[in-house]
Amino acid sequence: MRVSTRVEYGVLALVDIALNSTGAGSVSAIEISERQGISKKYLEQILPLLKQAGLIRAHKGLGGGYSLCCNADSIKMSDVINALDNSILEQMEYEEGDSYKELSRAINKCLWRPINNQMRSFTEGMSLSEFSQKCGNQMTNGWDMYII
Amino acid sequence: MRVSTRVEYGVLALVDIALNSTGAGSVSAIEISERQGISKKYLEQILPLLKQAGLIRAHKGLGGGYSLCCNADSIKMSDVINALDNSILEQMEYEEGDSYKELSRAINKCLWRPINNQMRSFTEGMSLSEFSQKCGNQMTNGWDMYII
DNA sequence: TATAAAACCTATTGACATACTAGGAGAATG
DNA sequence: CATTCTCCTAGTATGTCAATAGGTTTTATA
Repeated sequence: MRVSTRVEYGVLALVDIALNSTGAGSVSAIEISERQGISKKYLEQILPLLKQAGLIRAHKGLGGGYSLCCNADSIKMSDVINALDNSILEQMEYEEGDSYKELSRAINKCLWRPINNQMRSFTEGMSLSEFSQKCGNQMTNGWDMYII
Repeated sequence: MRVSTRVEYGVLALVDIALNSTGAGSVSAIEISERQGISKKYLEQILPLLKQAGLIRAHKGLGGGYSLCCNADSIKMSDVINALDNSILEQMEYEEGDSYKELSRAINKCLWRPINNQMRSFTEGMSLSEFSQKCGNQMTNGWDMYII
């Protein structure tokens, strides 16, 4: 599956915030930008999406930045993805009423819907805390030994 | 997940061919077009993709049309999807070498790769024959009683 | 052999989304 | 009051999608 940089950078930024916010400290956009090698100006467009979804809080002014809104345990990865792109976990629509769309609806039901359900249950079942911990472990333990 | 009409119509056309080809008979583009309510001209662009992937055979001339290339048992739904859009079941790439991409790679490993694996194993595990049979049942049995 | 019906090929177009870049306004801190 | 943040808006290049259109070639059949 191809994921837009908006989603990729958004998830990256949130995990960066989760991993790098010590206590009550906040993480600024430029910090993330430098740490992850992403354009700061582009990040400034993405982070508000996470804020709007109620996942992070913004602190203006000197020493400001972003911090998690709630406990990372109560944030589901599906919430993160939906905040950045509402089409990824969205159910495909099928036309109502047209009789010749019957087969189309059957295909939707037997193919796209199960795929969607799998994605949803996986991302709903994983919390941000669990996820960022996993990512942290991956980084310290190295990558290659885990490659398939 | 949002799927392009190219993929949607392509799967639809193939299942239509599988369900409506009686014996050695072939199904023409205009038949599919009328039965499923799709532009014939657009279909004419999509069907070659299935042909190129070795899933269907084309018969030119009067009385011609399309028929399955091989037994529907040996066609996997993943093959169908890949023929129409190679990005859907594709693994996301991660940059090699950049040290600051470490977290990005970890996210890829822990989030996108599992999602991809689920999609792949589901579509690889289902044959076209099994699938079109399921769709046929859906249509005869009606839809509403199965809706979630 | 003429004709009709079918696949095949190529070009074009409008709409939309993506992936940024850019410039500044407003708020909070010291 | 100056600095450093977030925030807002606009613009732009690129690419993909979803068709529409017009014609060419192949082939069965009358």
